[in-house]
Amino acid sequence: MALDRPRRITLNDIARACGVSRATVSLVLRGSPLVHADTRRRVEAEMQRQGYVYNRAAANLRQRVSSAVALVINDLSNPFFAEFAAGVDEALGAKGYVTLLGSSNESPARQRQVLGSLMEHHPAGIILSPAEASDAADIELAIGRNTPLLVFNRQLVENQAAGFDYDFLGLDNRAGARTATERLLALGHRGIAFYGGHADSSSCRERRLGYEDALRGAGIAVDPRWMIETAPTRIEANAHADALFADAPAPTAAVCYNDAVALGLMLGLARLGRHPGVDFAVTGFDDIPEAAVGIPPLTTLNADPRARGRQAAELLLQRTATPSLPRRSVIVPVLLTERESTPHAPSA
Amino acid sequence: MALDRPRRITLNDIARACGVSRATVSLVLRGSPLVHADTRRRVEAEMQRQGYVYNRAAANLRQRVSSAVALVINDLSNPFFAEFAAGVDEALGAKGYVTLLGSSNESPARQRQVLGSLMEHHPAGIILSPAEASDAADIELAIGRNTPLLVFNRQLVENQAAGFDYDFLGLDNRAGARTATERLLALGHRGIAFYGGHADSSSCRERRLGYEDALRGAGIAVDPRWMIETAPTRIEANAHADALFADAPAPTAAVCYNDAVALGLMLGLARLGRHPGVDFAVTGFDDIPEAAVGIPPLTTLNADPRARGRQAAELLLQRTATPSLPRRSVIVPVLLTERESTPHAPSA
DNA sequence: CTGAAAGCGCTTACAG
DNA sequence: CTGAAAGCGCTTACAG
Repeated sequence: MALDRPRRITLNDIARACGVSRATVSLVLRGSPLVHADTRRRVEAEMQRQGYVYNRAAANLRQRVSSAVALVINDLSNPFFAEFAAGVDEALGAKGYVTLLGSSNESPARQRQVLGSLMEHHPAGIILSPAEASDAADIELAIGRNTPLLVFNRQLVENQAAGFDYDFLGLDNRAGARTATERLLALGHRGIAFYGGHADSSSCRERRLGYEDALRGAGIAVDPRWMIETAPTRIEANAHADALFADAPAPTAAVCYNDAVALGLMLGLARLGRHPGVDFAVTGFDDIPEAAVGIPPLTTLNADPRARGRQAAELLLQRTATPSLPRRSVIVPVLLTERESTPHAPSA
Repeated sequence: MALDRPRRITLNDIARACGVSRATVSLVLRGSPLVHADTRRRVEAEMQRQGYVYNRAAANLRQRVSSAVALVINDLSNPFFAEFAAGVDEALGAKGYVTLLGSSNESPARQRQVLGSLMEHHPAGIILSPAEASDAADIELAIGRNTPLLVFNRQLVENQAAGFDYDFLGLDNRAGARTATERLLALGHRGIAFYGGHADSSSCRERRLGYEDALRGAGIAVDPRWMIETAPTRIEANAHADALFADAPAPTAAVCYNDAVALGLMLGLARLGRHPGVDFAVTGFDDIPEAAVGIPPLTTLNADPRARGRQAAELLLQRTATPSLPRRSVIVPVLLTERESTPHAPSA
């Protein structure tokens, strides 16, 4: 690892210089009222003078606590997750915790490795935004059962009914997609596709269910040819736009898996001579910053990822404080933000 | 902080169970050839059985080393910095280091506080992508002179000629902006604006210089009315597009401070009835993922932030290994990636 | 209000 | 090849 640098100033140095014991200095550090005001002042001045820096790792070792939380993110280049990470870090920092970052780049193998390495720092807990198709048993093997875990956004695949316990924070995908679809129905659309995402991911499955709920509620049959699968990225969504028009009656609207997909689809539509926001309606999911400044601005479901990050940190810290808490699954409602990408149906 | 959970398995537990000493187990852990193959096997099996997890913090304390590097980022919601962070984490992880994340949200006050808190974990080094207008003396106060520092992307403001030493990794802003401007000149443009960014940031200043270099090289006077300042965000850039057309002869091209600004400007141009890529040329800086799928795809300068992240980690680790290294300033060339946003000048 | 001693979980010489 | 002892920088009872 690293070579050692000039010897650090320790409690001993301060104690010796002030002619008091280490214990006294330690009490000063933690603001104990037991120590005399004069002594406190002398000690504090000496720390200042010598440039003393507290060694929290040593304190944690002695106290058998941890002031670190591990945060493992599947895809930092997606602003939704980057914002989430920023929110987690903000809330943890406010509570005196430090964030140990790890990124899996959507690879379960890398995720396992990253978790293993972070575990050696004995974090007080783990916040995991899992790679696609992460297996619960796999995660358990990496982190054991004694470190509190909060899973964000995607359900883990549970093959073995283990006693592996963790909290979950996710979005109300089903209700969100249903709301978006219902709005399109109210605007007169009858040909509505569900566009993008991997059908085997839990969030995509749930959003598709919400879409189907709404269609069925309006007495419209679900047409599997209008359920189009793509990787959940802008580029892939752009590339497959023509799949919407492969069959005779073309849809006039698409509920998209997420904003990245919706923005990509809008580009693809333009390429095909369609005009999203004029003769075609598109909705997204997430409300990333680009959604508001897209062409046209995108109607989408707001999940406020930064707030979700803060919430994830809260939930995890509650559990570290009370390990006996029953397992929780918090599903956050998402709100429809209407912008110009959803015109009335052409015929209406 | 956190409460303690069920007692952890330690080296002692393994040693006792195997009937060997702690030292022997420690040697096994670090793969020493001194220990007998049979003993090694027995010890390893026992660790597996008991679910032993190495406590790196304890080892680091004893060895007086650190296996953590602090990474402080000004703006995680900008994909350029998020990618940079991912690159740093990737390279540090590969070398056995863990990343301590902090985010300043462009606030120097928050940055100081975050640095102070991270210092208590005695990182082996710090990688700082500073908040705008960060003061070198301020940073020095927060981290002292014994922890290696690598500053990324923006120069620190140096008021006092301190002996405060740090490495720097940045982009060749001047040459990059010059290249972009020269390309526009070659395409026949004569009315070329410099659009966006805060003029008091070092990167903006340097990019403006490159723009001026190119104009002067072509015998064109720099018109201060065509140097337009905006916050470096998509939204602000969008909002101020009309500033380009406030005076009589309008430019036919704009060299933008960065991609976010360029993408925002293109939206603003569309709003004003202009057609970027047809009757107006726009260049960006950074080549964020959206640049390639913009409308039209954006000509820009590629800085490969993920690779810069890996490079930053390398540079920092070199310094932790050899503190006596002279101060380094690495300026990375950026390459022009030409796409459809830069048509010939209308008249040409 | 302050000090002497023990201990958190490791590693490091030093013997054998 | 293995063990006993000391120590990294803190905190925690326990005396006084």
